[in-house]
Amino acid sequence: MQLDNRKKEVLHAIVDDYVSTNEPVGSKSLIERYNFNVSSATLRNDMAELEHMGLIEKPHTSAGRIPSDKGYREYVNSLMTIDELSPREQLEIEKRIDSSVDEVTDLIKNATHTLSETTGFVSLAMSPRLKKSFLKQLKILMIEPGKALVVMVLSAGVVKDKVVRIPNFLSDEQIMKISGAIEKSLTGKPLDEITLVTVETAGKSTDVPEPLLKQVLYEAYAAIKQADELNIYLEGEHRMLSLPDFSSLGRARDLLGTLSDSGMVAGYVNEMENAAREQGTDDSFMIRIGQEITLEGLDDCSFITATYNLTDSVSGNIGVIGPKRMLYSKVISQIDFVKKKLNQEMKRFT
Amino acid sequence: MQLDNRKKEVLHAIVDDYVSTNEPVGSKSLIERYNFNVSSATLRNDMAELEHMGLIEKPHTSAGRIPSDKGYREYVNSLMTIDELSPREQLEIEKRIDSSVDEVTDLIKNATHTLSETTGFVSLAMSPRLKKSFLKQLKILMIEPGKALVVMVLSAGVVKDKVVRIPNFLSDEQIMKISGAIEKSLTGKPLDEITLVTVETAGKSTDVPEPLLKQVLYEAYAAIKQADELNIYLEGEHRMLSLPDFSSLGRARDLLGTLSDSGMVAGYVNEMENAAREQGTDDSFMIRIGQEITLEGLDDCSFITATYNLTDSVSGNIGVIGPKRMLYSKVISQIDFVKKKLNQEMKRFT
DNA sequence: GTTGGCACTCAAAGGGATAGAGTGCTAATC
DNA sequence: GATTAGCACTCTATCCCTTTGAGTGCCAAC
Repeated sequence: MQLDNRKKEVLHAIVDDYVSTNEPVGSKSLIERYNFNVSSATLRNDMAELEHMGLIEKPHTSAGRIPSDKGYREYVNSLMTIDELSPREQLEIEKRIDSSVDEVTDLIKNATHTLSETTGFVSLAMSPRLKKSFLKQLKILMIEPGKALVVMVLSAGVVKDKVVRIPNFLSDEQIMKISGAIEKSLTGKPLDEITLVTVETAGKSTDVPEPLLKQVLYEAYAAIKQADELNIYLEGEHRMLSLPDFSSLGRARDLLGTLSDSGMVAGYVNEMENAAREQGTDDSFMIRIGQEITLEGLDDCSFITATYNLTDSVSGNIGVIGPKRMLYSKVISQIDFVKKKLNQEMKRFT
Repeated sequence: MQLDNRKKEVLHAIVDDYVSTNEPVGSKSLIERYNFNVSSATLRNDMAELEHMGLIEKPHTSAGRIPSDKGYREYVNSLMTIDELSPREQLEIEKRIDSSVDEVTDLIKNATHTLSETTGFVSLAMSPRLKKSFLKQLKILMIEPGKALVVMVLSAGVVKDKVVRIPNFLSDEQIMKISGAIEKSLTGKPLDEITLVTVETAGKSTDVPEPLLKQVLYEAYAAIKQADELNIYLEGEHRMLSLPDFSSLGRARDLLGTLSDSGMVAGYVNEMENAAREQGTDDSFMIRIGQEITLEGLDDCSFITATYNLTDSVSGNIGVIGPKRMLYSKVISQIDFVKKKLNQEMKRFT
């Protein structure tokens, strides 16, 4: 069955109305509030069909209709139009994005914060996926006997470091030799092509005794691997408590419980990203609605992310988790605008 | 008016009973559940007096009594006894404390996590107060023209770094000279004695041209100052939603809203710490109950922190925010035990 | 100082009754 | 065939009333 024009309008109106009032929408109020040149009985017929198609549903027999996940999906895919933010709204966001920070991480956190304040929902960002970036510098600094700091500068303008344990007897000079050898042979290599073997090979040119050397190389390798681990920044969880959608304590608890496990959320975003990439969806937004989200407790949420780019090959995600019942077009423009600003600011770092 | 023995027992019993049942406590149930060798009428008289003294109160005329903030305070100060954790509970905590981490920060986060899981409440820790620790190393690494990384190793075994902007024209060699000069003259100085003037004096011995030098020195100074900024780690906010004490969405919202501003909470903990230090209270725990806490939305909470020590002169706080209606003695032993483990583990870093 | 007794209070729980917004269906109309 | 008016029906939310029961304060007696 195809949606004729009026049915599309009806679905559109139902979503709009429900989003703004949080009340199930009846045929009568639809007539009152929107300009349909037909009677409520006609709309009732249309609504019965929309329900039959699974696009809307009734909380109970004698209530109005609310959009189903499928209904929101149809709305998002085919019905809504996305407007640009007003200059005023743009300004509001620009004011919040702090262009004075010196580290990419701070910039991302700042953008996440801005997004949460702007949308009033939970915002999140993934750290850039650094697998494709390459090593520009690697230094090992002796901190004290037995302890050293591995500092890495990556092509994407990101600096990472990690404290590692090293054999007690190594001299400052030996460490420098090893560090120099690794740097010399790995500079320019993408992180995902660096393996324990490549690091060990790089170290061979030094005259440091084998067992000592091996431990340092292993630690350096571990530090490099840690550098491309993904972080997630989540913000504004408490805002969900102000939404009528989560006025039931049980739902709110489940939701915040899930969000508190940031590793799990990060894993999920990663999965989404990979799935999208495989499908070659070159849509710039990933949108998951309600039950489409496989995280527990997010049945009443929608999950919208966009991709920011630090360099051509290094990117990450930024987005929002809000109630299904949200102003999709508005939220999408907000994310889009923040993303654009973020991309702009990121040019400073690369 | 002084509390005679029986009144003490009555207050003790009321607190215990209310904590475990979350129901206002009546004279009759008190008789039933505890071995008072008097009648309920006698207890009613005692309770009337306790109420007169402000130690307990009635939610409404015909209800039982609940402890007031003052009542909890009396309980905490004079009535309760603190038992050691059972070997089983100790083991549970020991299992969770990860002794393989290589950085103090990770250890603290880990302890915070453990504390939240153990108590079921919100846990928090402050990063160590590094003002009294001194500089052991300071290196400036050139990242690329115009950008450098300041790496500092502090006496407390903590490593800090910050990306800073530097003049584009500075050579690697010049940077090393400056870095060496600063390190040479500031090593061994406590952070709180390092000022912009001391840093500038340190830099004078180099032959780097004045204006360039000045910017680098300023950035180095800023990096050092940033190193002793306090961080706070908060965890388990969502757990509050499972407590009957916060079953009203409004309270839960206010609470989580306040906790989401971690800077504010950090400021408050700091204030508490300073106040305690001024008073010379050498009590190892700081306990604030209900309205004693000046943060908004925490009227129904108690705030308990202990002090951990990284070195003799470098310490921080770790503790819990839970409902007023908590098992104080248990929670205090839990915090105490985690703190002790933390102190033990910290020895590895110094 | 302690106790039994008693009148009183108040929140919480239960049980209709009512209102109102909404529905589906049918038969008439365009 | 699509649209509409009309109508019987449904179900929740709300209000109000009563009942219940745990608890209180106070008084007179022990």
